[in-house]
Parts: sequence; C-alpha cells; structure tokens
Amino acid sequence: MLCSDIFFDNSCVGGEKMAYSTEIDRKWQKKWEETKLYKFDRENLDKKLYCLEMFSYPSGANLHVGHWYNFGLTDSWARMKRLQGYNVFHPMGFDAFGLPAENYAIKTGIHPKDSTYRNIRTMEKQLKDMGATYDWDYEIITCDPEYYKWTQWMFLKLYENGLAYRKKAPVNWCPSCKTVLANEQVVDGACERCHSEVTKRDLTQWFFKITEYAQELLDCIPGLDWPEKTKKIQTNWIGRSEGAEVEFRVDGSDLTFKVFTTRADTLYGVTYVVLAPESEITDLVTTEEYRQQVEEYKEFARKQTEIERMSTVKEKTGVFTGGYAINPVNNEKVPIWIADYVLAGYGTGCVMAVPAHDERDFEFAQKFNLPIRRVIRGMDGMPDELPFVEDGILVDSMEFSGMTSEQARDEIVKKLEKEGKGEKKVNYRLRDWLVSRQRYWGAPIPIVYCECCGTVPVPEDQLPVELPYDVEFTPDGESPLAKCESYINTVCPKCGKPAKRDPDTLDTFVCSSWYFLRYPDNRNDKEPFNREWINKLLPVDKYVGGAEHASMHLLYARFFTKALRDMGYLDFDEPFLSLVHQGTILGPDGARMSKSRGNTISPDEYIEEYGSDVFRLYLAFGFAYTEGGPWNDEGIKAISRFVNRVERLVDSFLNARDKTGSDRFGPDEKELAFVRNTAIKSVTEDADKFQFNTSIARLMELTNALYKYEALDNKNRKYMEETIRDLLIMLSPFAPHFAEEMWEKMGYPYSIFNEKWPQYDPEALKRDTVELAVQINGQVKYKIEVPASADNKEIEEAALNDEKAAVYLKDREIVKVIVVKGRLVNIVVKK
RNA sequence: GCGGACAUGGCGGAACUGGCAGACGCACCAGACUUAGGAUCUGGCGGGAAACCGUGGGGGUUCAAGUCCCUUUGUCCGCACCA
Repeated sequence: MLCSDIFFDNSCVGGEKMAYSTEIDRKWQKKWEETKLYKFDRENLDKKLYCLEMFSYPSGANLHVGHWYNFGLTDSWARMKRLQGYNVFHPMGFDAFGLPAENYAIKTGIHPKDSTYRNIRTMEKQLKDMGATYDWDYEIITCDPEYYKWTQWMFLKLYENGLAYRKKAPVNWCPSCKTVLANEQVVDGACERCHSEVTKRDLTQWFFKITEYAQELLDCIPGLDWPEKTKKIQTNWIGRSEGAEVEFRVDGSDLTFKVFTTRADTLYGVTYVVLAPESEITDLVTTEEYRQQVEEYKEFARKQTEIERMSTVKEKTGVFTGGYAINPVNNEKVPIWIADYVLAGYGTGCVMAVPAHDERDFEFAQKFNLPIRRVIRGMDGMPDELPFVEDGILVDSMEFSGMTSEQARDEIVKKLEKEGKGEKKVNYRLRDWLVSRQRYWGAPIPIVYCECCGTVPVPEDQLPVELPYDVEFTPDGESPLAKCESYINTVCPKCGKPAKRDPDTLDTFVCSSWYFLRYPDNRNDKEPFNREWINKLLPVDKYVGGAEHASMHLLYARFFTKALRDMGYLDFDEPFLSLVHQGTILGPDGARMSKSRGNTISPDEYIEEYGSDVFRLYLAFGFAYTEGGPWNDEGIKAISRFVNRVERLVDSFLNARDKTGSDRFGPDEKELAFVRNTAIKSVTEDADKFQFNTSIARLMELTNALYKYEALDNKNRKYMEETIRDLLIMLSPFAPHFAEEMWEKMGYPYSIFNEKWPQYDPEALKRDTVELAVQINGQVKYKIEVPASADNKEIEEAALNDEKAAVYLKDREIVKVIVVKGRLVNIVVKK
C-alpha cells in the first residue's frame, strides 16, 4: 500500500519529477502576475484587438463548466492573437445587479450588497486560478456607484434626447418576481427567469424608444460577422412589415381611427372592423346599449394570462360595440367589434376585417355570422375557395376590379392618399423597451417627481443617486424603495420643495448595454468614457457569449451604441463586429446539467486532479465549440495522456540533447516538415474561427510525428528542436501553464507568450509524389502514385496504363476521363 | 401553424468551392516491454467471406453527392392571432 503511489503514479520517469499539476498552474500564475505579463499596452493601438466575453453574474457557486467553456477557450483565442502580434485588450467584470441576490436576501437576510461583493471576490479568485489573460486593472462591477452613476447618466441622456419616456400602458407582470418585464423577457407567455405565467397590468412605467432605431438596427444586420441564426432572430424580432395605414371614420361622429394593413387590395372586402379590447377608442365608439357587454368583455380579456391569450387553438371571442365605421373606399357602413385576437401593441390596435381573405377574420365572421365578401379571385383558375389568402385578381372592387393584388395595393393607397385617408406605412413588431423594475437591487432611476415642476431629472452633478443600504426588500408588488422614507422623500432639484424620487430601479439589461464602452476607460470620473479613446479601442473585435441573448442584450447594446453615436458621444455604428456563441456542455447522460438531475460536472474536482490546462484542453478538443455536447470522463483522461506524452517528448529530447546528430534533410525530415507545416497552417486557420477541436487534433498529429521521428537512430536534432519549439508555442494558448513550464524546461527565455506564432512554409507542404484515387464510373477502384508536378495528360496516362486498370477496361469503351489534380481520376466507361 | 438549423462508425466528432467519407481522440482487439498494469510503446479497428454496401428514409441532378434540388421522418431553436 505504501508504495502504490510510486508504482501507479507516472511521476517517476527518468528520475525527474514529471507530470503537470496545479502546482505548475500556481507557479506560472504567480510569475505572470509579478511580471505584469498581461498588462494592456495603451500605446500601440494600430494592432489593437478588443476581445470580450459576456461578463457574468456573480453567483455564489464556483465557476461552472459553462464559464470555463466560454472564458477558458476565448482566452485561448486571445492568447493566440497575442502571439500573432496583436495588442489584445481583454478585460473582465461583473454584471452584479439582479434578482438572485435580492431573492437570496429575502430568504437568508444577507444583504444583496454583501453577498454580491463576497461572490465577486470568490469569482475573481477562481478566474485568476483559471490563468486567463485578463487585465484586472480594467475591471468593472455594475453595482459599484462609480459604475451605476454612469448608467444613470445614460438614462438622463436618453431622456434629454426624447429616447426615454414614461407612459401608462398594459405591461407584462410577473406575479412571482413581483415586477414588470420587458417583452423580450417574456418567453412563451411566461417569465423568462422563474417561468411563472405573465399577466397584464396597467402601469405607468419608463420606456426606452428602441423602436426609433428599428430600421437602422435592421439595416446593419447584414454587415455583421455574427452567426446567421442570431441575425435571423434579430431580424424576426424587429419584424418589419410593409403595408398601408388607412383611416376609417366613425359613423355619426368626427372620430376617426387608423388601421394598418398589408392587404390594401382587399379593402372592398371589408365587412367589419375590430379593435383591441384595450384600445382607447373602444369606449368612444361603444353605444349605451352595448356598454355593459363591452365592459364585461374588456374585463374578460384583461384577466387572461398571456398563455391563454396566445393560444391559437382557442375559439375566437369578441363583442359588438354598437358603433359603425365608414369604409373610406366605398363609404360603406360596417360594424365595429372588439376582440382579443387583435393585439393592442401591434400596428394601431385596430384592424379592418376581410373574412374572405384572412383566416382569422374568416373564423370570426363565421362564428358571429358576419358577412363574407369575396374581392380576390385566384389567377389562372388557381383554386381559390375561401378564405383565400394569396394574391390574385380583384373582383367587385369598382375601378380596381381586374387588377392584380400587387397593382391594386399601390393604386388603392394612391387614391386614398389623394383624399388624405391613407398612406404607405412600414410597421415593426419591435416594441419600446420597458426598463422600470419594482425591485431593490438595481440602478435607481434618477428622476424626481415634484408637485410643482412635475418630472424632474436629477442633475448630473448630483449623480449617483445611491441605493440606500437599509431597506425592507420583501417584494409585495410595490418597489422596496417606495417604502424607504429617507430615500423616497427628497427635494426638487429645480424648486427645492419636497418631492419624491422614482421608486423603481432599472432593468439590469440597461447596465449591460454599455459596459463594453466603460472597460477601456473604467477609471474615468469625469465622463462615462472618453470619446477619442474609445473610438480607438472599439468596436469590440470578437465577442463571445451565450446564444440566449440574441434578442435581448445584443439588441439593446446595439441600440445604446447607435443612440450614443447620434448624441455625439462616440463615432461607430455597431458595438460587436464579430460574434461567437459557445455551445452548451451537457451532463454525461446527454441532458442539460442540473442539480435535480444530479448530472452536474464540477470543474474544481477535475482541476484538482488534472490541472487547469488539461480541463481546458479537453473542452477545446472534445466538442465542436459552437455545438457543445455531453461530458465524457474518458475524454479528459485522454487529454491528460496527451499532455504527458508531450512532456515525455520534451524529456527524451533533453536527455539526448548532447548526443551527436546529423544535419541532413532527407525523407524523414521532409515528412516531419510536412506534418509540422500542416499543423501550423491548420491550427492558425482553425483556432481563428474557434474550431478548437481540429486545432488540437493537428497538434496531436504533430506530436505523433515527433514520436516517430524520435524513434529514429540518426536524427537531425536541430530540426527536431525547432519543431518541438513550434509545437510548444502552438500548444501554449490552449495549455498556457504547461507550455510555459515546458518552455522553461527546454531552457528558453521567459516567457513563451512573448514569442512569435510560427508561420508555415508553403514549400514544405508540397510533396514529390502524390497518391491519386482512380475511379471507374465514380467508384474508387485503385490508387496510383504520380509526381506532384504531373500534368493532366500524364496523370491520365498513368491511370490508364496502370497494371490494375486492365481488369476494368477490358471490353469497355472509354467515354471520357476526368482528372482532378491532387485528388482523383475518374474513368467513365461503357460496355 | 410559420420560419430556420441539424441528422455521419459502439461514442465525441472531421471532411476545401460537389472530388478517395470516417481526420484526431475514446472504447475495443492484437502484439511488445513487464513480477505486475488501470502505465508506456507498436499495429489493427464502418459493415460484409466476397462481389459489394454504407453519411436518418425515399426520389432526382451530375463523370462524381455527407455536401446541390425535391420529398419524408426525427431532434433542437426562433416566432406564434403581427392584420
């Protein structure tokens, strides 16, 4: 038993202490810090590269596999870029406001501020243990008053520029989180965070006018180096739709209302109009006789949860208001209904119903016995039973009859335009961003309400509006800050009379909408950032984080950037030029990791056993980066073996260093050179596009080739050393501590990270002869060896004259021969 | 319901612009070294006795298809009464 360690441990080869471990990690982390290896160089900005991971929420637990996958591998990428001569700016910080800390406080009584800062300390330590290249001088923490002061400043600037406004509107309410939510935070009718069913509440809340930028947000998407999927999500989220706005008059009154339609060609088929139950004009058109049923229906609609309302299978409901509208194209009187299939937030909240040519209207009309009038026929006898929703030829539409739908849309709107009753209109699905939250742990909204002066922004020199510490934050639907007398009661900055502060805090997405702008200038206490300086450092060149932020953070950050540009604070259009999403590492059972499933993988245990580099390397090698996949214990063991294999290679090289070698450059060296240069080329290209698995594969091949070469009796030690040198440099981004240790072992000067990334020699990739596959009618039958320089004619001859060819060509006619240089020869024959 | 992505050995995953499918690794098998092996090294490894067959299923285009087109199934994602 006593000896088992020695026997079963691989640490005693060649009498020297072997095996990379956490000790090596610590050794180099210390040295890197002491020598300030990763300090960003503020001078040489012509080759700057801003590499950023989405910062994270400081949770109490240790870093999980997902953090390592995102941070560790992006760090490898950053390290490679550094070796390639880039001046890499790679900061890290914390998205520290948010619900978990507050909920934790409600449960345990520990103040969010205390738990958050404690968690941040733990996480900082863990991130340092990971050995990433972060320059901590640029750290930011969004719950620091020095940071949220500027978040509040952002709010005020948006307010001054008409991009922040307050309105009363039906807003999404999560009964469990006891706060409102932005549209983006409602997923399938449920709260994104706690999955409770979201309901509607009529509240006065702050909004950011992101819709003002809908078109530009859409227009810039094609130019972004982002995953297509993410671009598509944003495009759909913005949801541009072209149509017309048409004005209807209410019968017997001066009142008018507009409807948005993409099918102006069907205007002659309108048989009724429908208002959203929440629409303000509902009350105005409702007649006394129908008032009660309208009120009852409004109540019914209001009570529904989002999930109920969104259900497309449910039967249509609605009631007649008693009022009538006049169709502007033919002055026909049509009844006005209200129904919850019309959404208050989209378009004008009113639709013209054309049951003959719209499925929803058709269903509704059938149920309530409303007239259905065909005005479109299918083209060329195309089947056109109702509801016929395609384009076609107009019928029964006065002078427009006979036109195509496309033509009629234009002509009808033109006519309405002349009469001032309609115009072309682009509509967006995107709604303004609701930013108020009835919670404590967030940046306070810097607004004061004064009885005399009304809504008064807090003057800049009074920022930050600090969060009070002693607060009762049990949520009851009212903002915790509202109950904090000392906070809520203040004086009006304008007139000095008593006034009240806004009791809400800002959505944490506001904090993360501009943090990338603050990193480069995080100590600036005069302004959020210096314009000239961030114009030099931004945009972010490579942004890496989860795909779940496609329609929220990434859209908001783009909006902020554009708004700040237009307000004159910066001079670029987009914050993140290139974006990568990491995949998800699943549990060994292939399911999403979760405590309840008991399939979580704790990085710490593996790091303790194998060291941080082995863990990182496994994450790099075992998965397609953007896909992720199931964890596999065997995989990490394999990587550990690979690391040991490299170390043994270095050791055996060193043991024989003094022995004489040759300086020949024969076939063996040529073969080694081929593998070496292939590796350089492939690793450079693959790692650049976050294809780490194939990068590591090429390094394994190079290691295998070196082993093969090492086994030879007579070798060119100088060339072998050069090759090992390249191997270590290329391995260093992925296994930084280990590579640094091997580098030192080889006797090279500190640090490997100050070396130059190797460049491949195209000559070494050329082989003297190449093997080509020969196909007969597309099937590979045999192989031939030809000089690499052979032209098509020579290759064809070699293929046809090969001794193996005869069998296949006997009694057959050669139709043609296709030669693909360097690949194959295809001989097409027939009997 | 609409839109998109994906589907490759026992497993994780490779495959340029249509050009030898299965790189690299795991697992497995054999051998070597060994008192020993869960260490290390060497070799093998899609199926099939072979002809041949093989990239979810079916069809097509092409000299040639994992890759392009049509269709179908399954998984995942986005949107979901958007007028």
